[in-house]
Amino acid sequence: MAATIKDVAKLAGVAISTVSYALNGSPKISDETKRRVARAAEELNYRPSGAARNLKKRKSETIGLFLNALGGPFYSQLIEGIQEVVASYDYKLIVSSTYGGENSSAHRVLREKFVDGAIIMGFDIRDSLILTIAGKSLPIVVLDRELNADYVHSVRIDDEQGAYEAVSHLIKLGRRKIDFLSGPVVAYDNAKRFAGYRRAMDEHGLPYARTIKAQGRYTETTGYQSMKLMLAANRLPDAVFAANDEMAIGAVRALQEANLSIPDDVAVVGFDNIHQASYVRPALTSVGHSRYELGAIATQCLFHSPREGQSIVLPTELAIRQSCGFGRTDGSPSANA
Amino acid sequence: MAATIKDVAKLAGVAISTVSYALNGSPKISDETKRRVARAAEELNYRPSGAARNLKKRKSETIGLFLNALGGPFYSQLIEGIQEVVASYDYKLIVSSTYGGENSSAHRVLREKFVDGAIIMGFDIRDSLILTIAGKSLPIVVLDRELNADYVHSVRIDDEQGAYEAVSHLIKLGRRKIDFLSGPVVAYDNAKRFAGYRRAMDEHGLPYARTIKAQGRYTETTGYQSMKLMLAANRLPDAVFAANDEMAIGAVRALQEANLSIPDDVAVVGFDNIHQASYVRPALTSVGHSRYELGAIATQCLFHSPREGQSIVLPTELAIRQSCGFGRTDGSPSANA
DNA sequence: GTGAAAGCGCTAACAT
DNA sequence: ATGTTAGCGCTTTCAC
Repeated sequence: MAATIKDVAKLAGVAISTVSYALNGSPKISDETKRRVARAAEELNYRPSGAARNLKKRKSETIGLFLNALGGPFYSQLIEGIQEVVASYDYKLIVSSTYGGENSSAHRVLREKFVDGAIIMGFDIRDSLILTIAGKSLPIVVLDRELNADYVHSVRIDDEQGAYEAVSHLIKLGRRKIDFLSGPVVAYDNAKRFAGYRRAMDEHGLPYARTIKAQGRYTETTGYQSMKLMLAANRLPDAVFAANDEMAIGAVRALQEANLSIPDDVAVVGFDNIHQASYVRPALTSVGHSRYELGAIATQCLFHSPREGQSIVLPTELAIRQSCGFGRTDGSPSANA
Repeated sequence: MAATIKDVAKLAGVAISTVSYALNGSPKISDETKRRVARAAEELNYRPSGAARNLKKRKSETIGLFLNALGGPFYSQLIEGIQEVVASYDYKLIVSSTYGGENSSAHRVLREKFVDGAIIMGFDIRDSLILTIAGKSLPIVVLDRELNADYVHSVRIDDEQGAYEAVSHLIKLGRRKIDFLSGPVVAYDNAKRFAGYRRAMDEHGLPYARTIKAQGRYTETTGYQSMKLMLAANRLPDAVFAANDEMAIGAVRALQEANLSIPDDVAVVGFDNIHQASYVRPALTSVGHSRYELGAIATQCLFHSPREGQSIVLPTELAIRQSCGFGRTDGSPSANA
């Protein structure tokens, strides 16, 4: 049986409350008593119970981050941004996966009020759940959708505009048959990126498939597969705009296997500008944004937490690299001449 | 104020205990009552308090995974392996970062007994802490070190043997001046990989630096930097064995920038065989192992949890690709002829 | 089948 | 400066 505050009190010969005060550094307790208590706690290898503490204080001092897939290259900086702010408020951060639907760890952690605030990026957490659990003691920030309600904030990057600029750039370079390599159709950001793609295409009167045929899961493998599918269908575009970088990288691989040159035959542009984008060959043009900022700002929302949910949209910036070429006819960078 | 079980009881016109039984599906409660309780809970938007539940049941039904840096490419599969097993026991999984020393989220979560089991991979959690907190109600598995005690298990991959085989392979291919690109010297796995490297070098009477000069942090950037340093020191090896793939990829970049050919001028071998290794150019030879298995086995240890800590070592397998060449003098694969 | 009541390990108001 | 005490919101034993 692990030692409780009671055991410590008995061993130190003081009252339970004295132990509590002493261990929490209250100035009301004399140094002498504090030492005695500390020694007793040490001797018993006493660890306070977080559960009891949370129950009593009615808060957990914990922020939860809920993602569908942990471990992607995308999340590293996002988490850093969150971590930094969470730590500055002297809170803890736990991350949990939304994978597995209703019974996922994320759902359970969320439902059981284990956290005092939640940052959600993962479409398997439905809007309806978010709306029912959000409240004064559990503000929520969503990063991958637009959702407005009391204590529900939305912080996101400008997917639509970013996609628009990327595709416009391809068009400016002379590309005409531009395909969209879709991520999950249920994903809000994917829809927005598709919308930006459509706006650019429409503006220039270019034809495109209005509906998404093949959808990927934002992974390199599904990007590869979707591209293979396109190639097998004998529809060779002169450019591909992928819903994210991982899918773009998968597409590049499929194109290279088909002995197509990038960017000469097909230009490829991704989204997110992950670290990898700059060192794959050819280096990938991508719509960039600061994931650190995204995380940091989202977390600030949580602690600030006014009742009226805000909606913040962060800008994107196109990182132009070799994969989209520098003009239609010759694929060589002019600076290389 | 959020509704508690008391509010539900009052609204449903039953006793608190009845609500508890009803909501937890006890067969002792009539269907009629269950319906009434469910309706009341629904109406009040009642969410049970995890803290109260944990306090009463003296367990959290949660497993914690503690890593120093979330989001690396390495962790994705590891987490899947863990997640799968955790879910099969109907437990939750939370992930927390060990970054930040004593005040990191990981430390606090561990100290406050928020989890019923812990999987630790991150050298910022000291052995001494692990030894004091481990116990019957908190078994621990460490993945990145050898540590034996009651309720402390160690599951790891055979770093030493894997490194030995990788370096032996390089030697077999005719490489002689093989440098070790070190990760953090405090990391146990790094030390083991260095040891395997030394064993292979010693066995063939090859000279090498006995001490680690430059150390990286297992990141692409630090691999790049260390390699730059080596090159600046005018010490051109004919092969580099990197402590992990990310560092190897960084080294490749540095070598390519110096206009050196891989593998003709310098062969490069990494460790971990991350997904990326197979599609960087040149494809990276790497010591592979199953991270999914690692995670799954570690988690099984937690639930099995006999007092005597076990020590499990998983095998590695060298994935041979272009970056190490196929012989010393010609760099072309024989199969290509 | 349902209710009353004890108590999990803490914190904090209040008393001394 | 220290002790007493009343809960926090649940689960579970026991009584009816």
